[in-house]
Amino acid sequence: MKKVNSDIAYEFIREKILNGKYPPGHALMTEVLSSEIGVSRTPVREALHRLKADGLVSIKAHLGASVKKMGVKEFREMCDLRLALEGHATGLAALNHSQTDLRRIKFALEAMRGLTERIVAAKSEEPLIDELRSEDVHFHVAIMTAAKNDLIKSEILRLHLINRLLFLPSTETEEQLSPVSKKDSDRNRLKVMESHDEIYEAIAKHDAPAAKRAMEHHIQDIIDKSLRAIAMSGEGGISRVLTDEELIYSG
Amino acid sequence: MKKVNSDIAYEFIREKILNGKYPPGHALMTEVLSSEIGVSRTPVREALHRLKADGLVSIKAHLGASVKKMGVKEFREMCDLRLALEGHATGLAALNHSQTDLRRIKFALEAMRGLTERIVAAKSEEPLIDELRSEDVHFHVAIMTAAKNDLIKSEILRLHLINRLLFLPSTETEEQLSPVSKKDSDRNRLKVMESHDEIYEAIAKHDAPAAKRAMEHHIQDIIDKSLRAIAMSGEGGISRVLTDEELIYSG
DNA sequence: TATTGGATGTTGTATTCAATAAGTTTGAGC
DNA sequence: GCTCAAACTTATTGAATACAACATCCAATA
Repeated sequence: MKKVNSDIAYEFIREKILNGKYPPGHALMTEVLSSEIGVSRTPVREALHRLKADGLVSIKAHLGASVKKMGVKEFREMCDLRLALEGHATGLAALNHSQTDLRRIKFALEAMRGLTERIVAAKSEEPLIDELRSEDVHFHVAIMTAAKNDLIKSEILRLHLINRLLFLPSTETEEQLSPVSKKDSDRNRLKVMESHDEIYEAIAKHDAPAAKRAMEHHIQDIIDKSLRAIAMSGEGGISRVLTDEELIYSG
Repeated sequence: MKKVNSDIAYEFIREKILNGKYPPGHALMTEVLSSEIGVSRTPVREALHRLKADGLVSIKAHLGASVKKMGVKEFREMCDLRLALEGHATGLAALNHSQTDLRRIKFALEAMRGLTERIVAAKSEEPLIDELRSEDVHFHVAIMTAAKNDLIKSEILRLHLINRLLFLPSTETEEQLSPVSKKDSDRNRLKVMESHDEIYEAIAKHDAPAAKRAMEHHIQDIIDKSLRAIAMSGEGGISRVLTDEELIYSG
């Protein structure tokens, strides 16, 4: 599969958005981007429209494109959608998973357990958090894969990328200082592990309703936490809130 | 909101696809379309990419675009997704609906009841079927609106449009002859009315779990019917199957 | 001060050019 | 004479550039 210029532009811009180089609200002008990327405006335009379809960019005719800024209403709606989809997919995973799928889920689960224990035991949490987040992603993706429905899986992944817009590593000088104490974070981490255990057990037992319930509960926790963070951080238009490693799919 | 050429091209092509003028698999060449629509290739290209994002068109680099042809696997996945979304949305509708929402739902419900009775009583079903289908759409859309989640609503509407690709009025000479007897169709119509009543009652009572269950059951019926039709009609790649008025959102 | 007119910059569109894929012809080898 | 392959032809997409339309800003003027 040969990569065309529009793909290059797409990946370039997408990367910058997800890295926070282009923060929410940042204007995306075709001329600037085209000279920066090294292709003409045409493929850049195409890339921007694809990103709009992904929900990462908003475009208004004659007014140009900008990185999507999510409002509180939109955020709540997205959370709700995610709850429904991921819950359903987990139910499917309980029914459809293969032994390989199950092993992969278990592997991510145990990796997270090890990391969590080490983090809780350690004074500083810094170096292991990225790994933990990464394994968290693995865990959830493994479940979505086990559900054996590519359409739902891709839809969920799309939502998580949009979600990520809200919890970007800060580009500005101020480093993201965690507002919660390590003790609180640790308690949360242990709670996450419990939820994951519960989800895994239900899937392993082919208990679809239980798996679904457990996942819905888990995600509701995450959503509650996000909404609290947003409420504290900014009112009205959400621009950026503090990172938090148990907000999954952020690594 | 001024309409730009790319919008014109988008609506033009979309319309033709949904009408069956461009059947699944039909090649969509930019040159041809641009001369037919009266705009240059550039906005046509853009329109095709938007339609790809909608799921109505598939594009391969250097090979061009064509109207989406859905495989059986993809169709099953879509049904599953729809079940999850529409079920969830109906639960939300039970919780969030306003009195106006409820009135609108009731109105569509009663319109359908009247039409159904007249169709069952009549010898021929022809003239009223389109109206019935239209009211069916109204009923479901009214519920999605009552759910108060625009994101989920638009997602569901998108799925229904894709779904419609499978149940297009035939473009070819052979008119879509209903393979089921009127008696069978009538029985089905009455069953649909029962399901709708059940859904409405649950929403009116603010009983979210019951509403959700009822809607899931209803949609599962529709899916089963679709799959049977597909199984009878064609194997492997689904190109076109017979129309059926209780396949909602088709009018 | 409010408004209108132009200056400027950016998007949207058309057109031209380049690259790719498929189809066709030509020709060498058997 | 037939087959297969390679080169050429053609059709169509992808990209670049040139041009037109629109929105915004600023200044001049009533």
